[in-house]
Amino acid sequence: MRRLAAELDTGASSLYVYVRNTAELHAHVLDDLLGVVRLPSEGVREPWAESIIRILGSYTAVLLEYPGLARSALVTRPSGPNYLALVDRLLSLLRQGRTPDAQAAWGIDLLLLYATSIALEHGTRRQTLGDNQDEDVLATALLEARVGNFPSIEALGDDLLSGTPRTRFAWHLRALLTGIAATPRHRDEEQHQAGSQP
Amino acid sequence: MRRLAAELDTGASSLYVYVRNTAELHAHVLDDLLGVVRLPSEGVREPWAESIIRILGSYTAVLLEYPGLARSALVTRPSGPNYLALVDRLLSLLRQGRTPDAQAAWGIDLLLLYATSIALEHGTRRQTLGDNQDEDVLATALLEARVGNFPSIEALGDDLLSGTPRTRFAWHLRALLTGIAATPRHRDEEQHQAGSQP
DNA sequence: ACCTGAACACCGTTCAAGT
DNA sequence: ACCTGAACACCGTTCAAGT
Repeated sequence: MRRLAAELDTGASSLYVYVRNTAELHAHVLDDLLGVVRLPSEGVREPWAESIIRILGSYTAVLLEYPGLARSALVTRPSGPNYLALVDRLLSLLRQGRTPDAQAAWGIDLLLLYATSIALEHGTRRQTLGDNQDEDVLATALLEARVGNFPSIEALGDDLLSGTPRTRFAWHLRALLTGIAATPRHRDEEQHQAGSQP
Repeated sequence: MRRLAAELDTGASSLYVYVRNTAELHAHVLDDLLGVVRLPSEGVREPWAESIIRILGSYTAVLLEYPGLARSALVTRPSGPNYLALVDRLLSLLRQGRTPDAQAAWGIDLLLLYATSIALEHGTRRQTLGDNQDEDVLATALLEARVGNFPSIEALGDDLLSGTPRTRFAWHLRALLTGIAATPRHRDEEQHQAGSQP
């Protein structure tokens, strides 16, 4: 707020005429930025799953530059036109892939939550750390775990640290899509509005 | 920092003798709290997938009460003994379910990222909002979207808002487990250390 | 070695006062 | 209606000074 106000050569308090709080400001900015997430590949003939991965990759790329927005998006789901267009496009791609509607509806949540979280994770990490020794901490912890009481960690070994963030991201999304498509809902999950208690 | 220091009847600066910064403090507190996440169901004979869901449910419940810790856990992966024990237990359950090692290794990431994010999302939502009108905002946005240019959202309708957080959580985890078990890695994903660029 | 107080450099939000 | 300044109530972190 204060930084934006300074940029606008005014006091922070003036902004509260246009916006109720920081969350609302973030929502507006984010929806604006999402205009860049180009939905189509209209002309391109690629498998629907590839389109989803491409779109979510681009969504993640936007949030990666503004971890603060990713944080807001995680807590308060955006609801601007560009966000809705994104959701709509993803839903249509899932349906195109013959994912049952009920699963597509809940699957969207999973996909966007994943993309947002990954952006928040890597974005703030980039923002704070010197980019390096963070991963090292976990790496050494895992190494030490190998001489410890953690047989499965020991057994998996380097698999746990393998891959680049990019390849991990792609595999994660493919796993999500597979799971969404293949996991039917139970009878007792069908009903009602979502409440507030998780 | 300041609050903890006050609780300890000292100045905030004194804490920096024991801890390098807030992140490090959070890591310690979290690992301590994770002692409560009872890993076993040792005696219980339940399917491995049920055990995983139960354990992650309990992990989420802990973080739900301290969204600040969830935030830290998302950005800086914990590496204390209790966290490692949790990871080890999850890995062993995945392997028990005959999930190939390479997939289990990357699947763990997905599972813990999901559990942490959901806790961060609902935890901070609970902490800030009056718990109610938040969901309403999205709900009305979706309603309005129905008379708009979002055919897939329109088609899905109430499916998008159906279910309780609990049933959604359970379905999400089952979808994750299905996806992890059923999604092989590509040949070009196998190699190397994880870098820092996503 | 450990602790302290004070200071630095920030936040978001409110509110009485101005135009 | 819109803007302003000042204030309130916070943060995390550093650092010279004490014991």
